[in-house]
Amino acid sequence: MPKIELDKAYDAKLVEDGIYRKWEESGYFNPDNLPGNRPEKFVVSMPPPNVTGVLHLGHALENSIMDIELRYQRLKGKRTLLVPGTDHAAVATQARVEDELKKQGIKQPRQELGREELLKKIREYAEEKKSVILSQIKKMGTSCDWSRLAYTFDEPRSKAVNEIFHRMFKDGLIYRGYRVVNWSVKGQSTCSDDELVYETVKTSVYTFKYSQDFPIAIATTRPETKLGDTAVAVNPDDNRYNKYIGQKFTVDVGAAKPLIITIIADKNVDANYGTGAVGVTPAHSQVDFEMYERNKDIGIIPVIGRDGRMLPAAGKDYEGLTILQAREKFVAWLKANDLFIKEEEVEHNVGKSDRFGDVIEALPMEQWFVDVKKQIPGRNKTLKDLMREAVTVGHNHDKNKIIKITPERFHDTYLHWIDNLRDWCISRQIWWGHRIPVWYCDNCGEIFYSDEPAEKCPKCKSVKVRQDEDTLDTWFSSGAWTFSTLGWPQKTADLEKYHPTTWMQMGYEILFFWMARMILMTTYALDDIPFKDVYIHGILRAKDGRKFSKSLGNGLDPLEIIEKYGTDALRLSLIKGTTAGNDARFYEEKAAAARNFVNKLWNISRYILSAADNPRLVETAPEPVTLADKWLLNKLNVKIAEATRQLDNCEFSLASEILYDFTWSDFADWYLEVYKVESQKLKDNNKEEILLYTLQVLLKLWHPYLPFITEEIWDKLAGERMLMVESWPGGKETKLWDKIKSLARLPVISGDNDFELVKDLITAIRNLRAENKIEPVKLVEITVIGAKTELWETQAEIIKHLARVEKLTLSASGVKPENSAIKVIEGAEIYLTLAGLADAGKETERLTKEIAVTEKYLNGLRVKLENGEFVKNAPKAVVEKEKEKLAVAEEKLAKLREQVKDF
RNA sequence: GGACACAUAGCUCAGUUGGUUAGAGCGCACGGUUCACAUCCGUGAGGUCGUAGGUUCGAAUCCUAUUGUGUCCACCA
Repeated sequence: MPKIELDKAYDAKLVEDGIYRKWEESGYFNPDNLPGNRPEKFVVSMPPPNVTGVLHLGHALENSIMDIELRYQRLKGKRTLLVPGTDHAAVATQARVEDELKKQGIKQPRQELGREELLKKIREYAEEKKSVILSQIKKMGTSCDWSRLAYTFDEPRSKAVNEIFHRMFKDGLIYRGYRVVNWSVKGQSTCSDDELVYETVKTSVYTFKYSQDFPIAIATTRPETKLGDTAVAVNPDDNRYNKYIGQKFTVDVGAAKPLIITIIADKNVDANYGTGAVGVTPAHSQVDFEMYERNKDIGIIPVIGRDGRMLPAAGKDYEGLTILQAREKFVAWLKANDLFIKEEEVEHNVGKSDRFGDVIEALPMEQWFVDVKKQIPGRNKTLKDLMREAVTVGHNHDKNKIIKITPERFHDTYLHWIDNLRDWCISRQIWWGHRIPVWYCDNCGEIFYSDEPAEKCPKCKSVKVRQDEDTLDTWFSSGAWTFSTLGWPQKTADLEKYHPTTWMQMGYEILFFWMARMILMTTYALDDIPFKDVYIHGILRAKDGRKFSKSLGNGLDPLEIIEKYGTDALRLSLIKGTTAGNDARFYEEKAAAARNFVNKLWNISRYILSAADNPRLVETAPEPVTLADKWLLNKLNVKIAEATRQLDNCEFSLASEILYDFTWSDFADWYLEVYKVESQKLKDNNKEEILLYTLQVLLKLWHPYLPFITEEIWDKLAGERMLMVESWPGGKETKLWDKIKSLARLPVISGDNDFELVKDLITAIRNLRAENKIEPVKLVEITVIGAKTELWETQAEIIKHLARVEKLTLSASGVKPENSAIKVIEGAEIYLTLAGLADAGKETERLTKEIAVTEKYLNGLRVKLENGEFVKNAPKAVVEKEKEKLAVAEEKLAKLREQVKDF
């Protein structure tokens, strides 16, 4: 093979698209096409990005994490599948498109355009974003199987949604109920509890009485809702008020009808807070509604409508007023009637719609719910039980079906959330989404399921049937994602082969939205878990720790970073310093640093390819010849073992740091420099093989992180063979790993430690040179005195070249040269001969300082070793190590003292 | 109010079942036209690991308290 020339600097732009095409064309993204015998599967469902917009850095992080894991597992010989897809994001997408239409002058998109026309606009928008998103995923290098591309709103996924709905409907788990829900006036739709964002605002709290003779004062921040009060709750142990429990008072506060206020007991009322009593407004408060459910006879009076204005029930003075107008009016009325007691400022949280941005009103209305507390017919457990089982005892108490969450702390958070879980409101009053497959017969009142347009009522055969207007919460479809993407409810081969999935990653912010619902859906519909392992990651923040956001204008476009630094660099910079479950910061300098590393790897390859007479793949470790060879190959094995262990634990950042350090510092800065010296002298040795072997291993190790550049370099060496389907280094030599793993905590003390001494010696000489201001080109005279003469002797060429030494004098116990500066390391005193007289003052000062540091260190060691308890209790290896350290330090101190005397 | 996380060099962060003279990248200082790389090379300065106790032969690491920061949950009327 002829010599291979590479460009001086790596240009990601020139290679990335071509490499991705090559991967796609190979078909290897599809597990069914992977070469070799791969008995074990590794399946991941991609969290589908919302088609609300294009990808941001958070998506880039997710793609990096997923693809690193997937490529690693593929190299380890698994049958890997990453299923890609997008999410129609019901409310979010419709809200976005409506906003844009409003900007274009269509004030009321729903009324002006109508259902079909508006849906068409949203569909166009979604399709456009979808195609951008898919091309961005490719740009990230993500190795997903495009032949299995899915969309939460496409035909197969809609079938799955309807099927689940149908089953739950039949099982009575989905019901229509009159409940207080979160209502967005602006969006004219319900929102689930987790679609709210809370904001702290200053607001007035008003204390008043319903009437002069009413015995209890109450306080509220929402006076206008008091027109719909039906009870006052007091603590049953509160002696001031408990005598009234059960009594009814009729009061006229100006509502359409006089209010009948019942005094009820509720142990959640804090007698010491405020007036010690709570005015109960069942229609406009989640909590009050729950009290109403326990005391139905108190009644419920809605006074606020879906348009955010007061209803007739509020009274003719209030009907049609906005909430704020009604509030002012009611407060004025209280004052005029001498019922007003006081007004105070308080800090209060108000819930706002995450999607529409307006303050959420609590309104009672008919909605569809999933009952999480009801026994599932034939299963003797509830959906809540299922959600809990899957992460604790295992699905159906099967220990092989326990979902493991990394990091562990989210396990408890999840369980806590399950405990507080209420029935899930799944209907949304928007048009973009899966329409609820339920039909009503206006003739006989029958309510029935149909997943296609129904023509007549199955009961009375009347044709006066209509479908429910509402659509389903988007999480209803994403909950089915791991199996709907594999073809369920049909019994597909994919479902059989690839479900449950193996591994899942997601940000903690959607743990409840998504993970919980996937577990609910899968355990219910498939009687199985959706995945075995979940890796939770944090969110990316700007350098100052703030979130990236449109309103702050601090967003970074991943495509711009790729354009500037390359995808490999972006991936590496996102992963380095990112740990499971924790937020990480991202800024451009990180990408630049990663780009520098990518370029380093390129130049290492460039050098090796040009230095080799016969550039080729060397796949078995060559025999080491020199000390440096031994050191390198040993170290390489240790690093492979360490990186493998970290990757197995999903410690992506740690593994990358191990590899980074080895590649740049050990291999490039030391071994390659040594190689330049040794290859001159030693002909017919394994040098070239060692370089090519190490490069080959490094390309594999780096492939998960840096897929493009590694594949590109591999291509130069291997021609037809593709790196992405090669095998992970050392995969079969398991015994070696066990051995290395057991040693991993202690430094490897063996022959190759000698090379570390050589490195120390060279560094010490360089240090002497720098301290004495000797120009880098100038050759110097060095005398080394110490017991390791033989070692220095054999490594003399290396020492001379790397430390730029002209004359190297070695002796076991020689006389120290005149006019020299000294440095002491383990087993050697190093003297640098100076041209003139050494600057005695400066040298003494430096030595004195070093003596002080060494003495302190030595003292610490002595105290430790003189402590009988330490010697008795600490492991022998630790004690031995301390003794060794002591000996070295003592020797060093002696030499330093001797030297300082001479000045 | 409840829970959790974080606090280590100027900045951003590693440090995995307790044993290193506590590390990296960036930044900084000094010096470099060594034929792979200035997207580089060499040398160096810089930290009593938030604070106070405790457990232990031994603590950045475990426990308790405390301060600060952040996140989530609940929400008070």
